[in-house]
Amino acid sequence: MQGEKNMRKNFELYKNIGVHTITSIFTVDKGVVKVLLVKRKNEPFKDMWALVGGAVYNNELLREGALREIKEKTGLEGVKIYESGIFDKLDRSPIMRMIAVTYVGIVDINKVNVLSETINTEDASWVPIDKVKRLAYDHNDILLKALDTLKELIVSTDILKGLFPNGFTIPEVQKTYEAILGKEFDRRNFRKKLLSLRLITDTGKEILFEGKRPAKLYKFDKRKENKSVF
Amino acid sequence: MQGEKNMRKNFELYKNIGVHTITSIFTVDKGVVKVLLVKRKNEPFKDMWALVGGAVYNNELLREGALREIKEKTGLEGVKIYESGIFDKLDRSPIMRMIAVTYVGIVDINKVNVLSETINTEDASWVPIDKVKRLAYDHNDILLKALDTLKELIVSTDILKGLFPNGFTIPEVQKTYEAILGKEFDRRNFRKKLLSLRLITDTGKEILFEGKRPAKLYKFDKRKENKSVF
DNA sequence: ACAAAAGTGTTGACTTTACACCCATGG
DNA sequence: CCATGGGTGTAAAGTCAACACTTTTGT
Repeated sequence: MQGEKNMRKNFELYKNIGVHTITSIFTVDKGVVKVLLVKRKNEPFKDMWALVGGAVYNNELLREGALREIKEKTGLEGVKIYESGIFDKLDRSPIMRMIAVTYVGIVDINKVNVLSETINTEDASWVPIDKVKRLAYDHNDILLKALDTLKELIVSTDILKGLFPNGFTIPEVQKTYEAILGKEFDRRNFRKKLLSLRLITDTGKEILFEGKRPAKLYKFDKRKENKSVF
Repeated sequence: MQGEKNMRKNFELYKNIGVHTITSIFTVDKGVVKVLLVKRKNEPFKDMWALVGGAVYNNELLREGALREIKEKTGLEGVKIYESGIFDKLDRSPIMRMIAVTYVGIVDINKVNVLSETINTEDASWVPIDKVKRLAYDHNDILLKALDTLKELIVSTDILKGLFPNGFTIPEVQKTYEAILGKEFDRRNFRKKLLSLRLITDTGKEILFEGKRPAKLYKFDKRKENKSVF
């Protein structure tokens, strides 16, 4: 039948593309930006380090699939993820045409415990971004794009709230900005700018961060708005 | 065989997602932002208006697929397109799970000739964005997102060059900005800002745009940079 | 008492906004 | 000659950038 023949032709032309999600999960640890990598147990790219991800199920949203993969491969739950890009080169995967929808996540390393082995991975590690070697697939490209996305995200206060859920000191926030954006800020102007957003309040408490003198502890106001820091 | 069974299971779980591209092609015509819609000839959504798009071939990049669909359904070639988003709701298409990768394009309406009928479409029309009715699929949502993307894009001079390849007057550019961003600018300040970018030069020519007094015709300098207008 | 980081205020440079008048053309 | 939109300059306000000294704690 003509219709059936067309269907088959269409199937060959159109419907043989796999979709997976890849998430770059970042943390900032004492002024160093690190990304969470997992070591693959299976082919392809067996024994290589890779970003966290995997195929999307037919009946789940992309974001759901990304979160499920994160949980399966690292044990992390409740990571806040943001869309980063799409990778669609024809030869990305040696197995079949795969399109990657990529995400960026950021977590507080102190609040989080990563599984070192799962059904698909035999190790997991927080790697400083300037120490990342050759990764599986095109994950090095994905990571570069993710870093760009992270730079854009960090200037919106929304992601800051996720990074410092329990309060923060201003020098601590400044170090995070400097690490991610790769440039330094004047201490006085940074403080002024952050306070001028009127999104954070002094808790009255103090905490030791890096210096000898304790720093003031701030927290986000309840009412949430999404202002741009720079 | 266990392997084969797993493959089949995986196929059912994973590999039954279609990928298509949807492009919102905009123009600005005398201060009115319009989007190019086509009328569908076939099911699903037969006889409804829709954005331009269709399934991606297995062996082409997403961007290539988007440009091919644009050509097939409107006759337009060489449209400059920019990534806008991803739409992945499970019930987007009544036929099968489809993921849409969406693009934004912008063209000079005077330089362009749109086919009114093609193999898949029976009509095409530039519709002012506030006159757009119910579209096929989730194209209304895609269009809203595309307008957001357009607002972000318009402040980079890159897209400006595409819109005014053959020179422009400053009031004309200002009208375009006002139409897309939905707000007005002071005439003197707008001119000052645009000139301060040092990307455009006075051609010495004049042209009638809207006013009674002829406006100066400007063009982009050869050396191209990508500066932000606001 | 000193080293190390935290906290604070002022000034000048720059950018943005507000605003009023004259000019060239068509009718 | 008048109505319409185009072209120009200046001053005030606001934002950003540069910069030095004092405070608190640990050793």
